[in-house]
Amino acid sequence: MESNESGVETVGSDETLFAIVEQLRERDGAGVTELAENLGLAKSSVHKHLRTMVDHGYAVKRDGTYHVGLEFFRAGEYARDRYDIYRAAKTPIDDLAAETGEMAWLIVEENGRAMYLYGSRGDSEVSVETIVGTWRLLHVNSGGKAILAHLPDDEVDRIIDAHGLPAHTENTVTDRAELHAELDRIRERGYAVNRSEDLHGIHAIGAPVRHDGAVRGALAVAGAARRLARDDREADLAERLLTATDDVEVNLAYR
Amino acid sequence: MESNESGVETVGSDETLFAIVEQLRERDGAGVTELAENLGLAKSSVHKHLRTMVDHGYAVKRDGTYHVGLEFFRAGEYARDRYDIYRAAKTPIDDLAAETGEMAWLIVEENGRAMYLYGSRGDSEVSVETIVGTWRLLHVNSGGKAILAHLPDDEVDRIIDAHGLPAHTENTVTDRAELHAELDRIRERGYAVNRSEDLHGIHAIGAPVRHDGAVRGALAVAGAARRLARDDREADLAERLLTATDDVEVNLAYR
DNA sequence: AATTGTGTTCCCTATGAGCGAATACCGAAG
DNA sequence: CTTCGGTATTCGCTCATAGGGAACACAATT
Repeated sequence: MESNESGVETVGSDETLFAIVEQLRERDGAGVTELAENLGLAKSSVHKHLRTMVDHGYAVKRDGTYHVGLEFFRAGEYARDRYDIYRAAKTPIDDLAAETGEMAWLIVEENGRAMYLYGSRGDSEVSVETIVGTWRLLHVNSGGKAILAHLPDDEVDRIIDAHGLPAHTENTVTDRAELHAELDRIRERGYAVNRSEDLHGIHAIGAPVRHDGAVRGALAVAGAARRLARDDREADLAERLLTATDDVEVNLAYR
Repeated sequence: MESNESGVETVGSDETLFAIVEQLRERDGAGVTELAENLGLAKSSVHKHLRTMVDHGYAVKRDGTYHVGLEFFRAGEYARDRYDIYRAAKTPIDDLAAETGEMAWLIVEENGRAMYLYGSRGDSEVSVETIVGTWRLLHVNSGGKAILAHLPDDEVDRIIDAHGLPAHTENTVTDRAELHAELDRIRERGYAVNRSEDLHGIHAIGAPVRHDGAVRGALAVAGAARRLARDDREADLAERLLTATDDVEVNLAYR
């Protein structure tokens, strides 16, 4: 009887499928034998899964090795485009990054985690592509905290129960009460601040995007800690960030 | 015994999973009952799949309905970024669209089908986002034909066997011999032409991108038939298109 | 309070997912 | 061109489990 960590039944074959995809990604393509060994499955089983995936475009066999297929890209584009905040935020984020020179991000929440849906580079050398499409825990992220601050209390607790408050640096908020206190402050102030709580040397400011009385996501500006730490810089960025979120909210309203 | 159309065994649960994803997309989110009815499955089965998907981020439950989850976006970004031609072609395509005013596309082949990996709007009103991430059959697409022209003959035949040569308009090449003849012409000429063979009123020119002696994809310029049909226009566009593919090949070489 | 629609849980049973072994393929080495 | 060592793929079997059905829980309407 296959079941997940919380003891509820799941579909084993689906888990296998996901594990294969994960492996294909980690190994940048792999063969049947390699996969079977690493997953502790029979080659025949792995093969059957792969064949099914290939049939549906979720995998490709390119010169001998299997790879993640572009059907994932199709589904992924759809999943992203479902968020009207994506369309609404694109231009404001590009503008924000251009005028501040810092990186600007769109963050949305799903199943208690944050994902970077879109980003703009500003003057930084970082390529946004490696970050867009990756998950973060909400409590280590300025945008994530901004979102948490505007979620119902019981949901916040459910999220903490599910994911915990693991430390990424010594600055990470790891205490539930402390986090709740900070969420209060964020609600008052209108934006959240992240001082190297996820990655050393990176500070960020995040503000929620709200529509129909619910948070739909957050915008964030991030950059080198030394630059952002200066008080006047923070105030200036916050100002511009909040203007940008206003723009997004307007775009959402007049979709 | 679950099996695909060609009689080879596949994993039934995977097929179910994919069918659920398809439904979620088509219906823009759906509930358990709705899905169960449409797929001819028990609610409990659908529910178990959905739970598994949610556990892994491949689905979300947002106010009562299930939706395609952003883990697909993560996997999709990865699948796209695997193609170094994507990085290599982005700027050339933007430039091509800017200087011609027509739509410019990057097309790659997977499992005998073409996918639009990237696009640039030019002066057109069409939003590229609805087209990026969608499949086309190779024979109805200028880029697809350019790719076919540089694939080994036996592979071309295998692709035709698998997908056929269905007509999309009265201009579509539906005859195998005729197609092979056209592929010869494309090889000589260096580029492929599509005269309303996929969609009425849309003409396009496509050229292959080659690297290490293999086709890695194709660039294409597409636009209103009336504009592109003029002889001098075609020659001019072809010239610029081929320059762009040269750029991409250079970018690939010096990755 | 009753009704009607959801989603979720429980438990059983037939089926097909996963297994292991046999086979086919495919280069590289002799 | 044959053999070998490594792949991928196919073939049947069998036991775990995917899927089914019914009971239950919950939420919204009336």
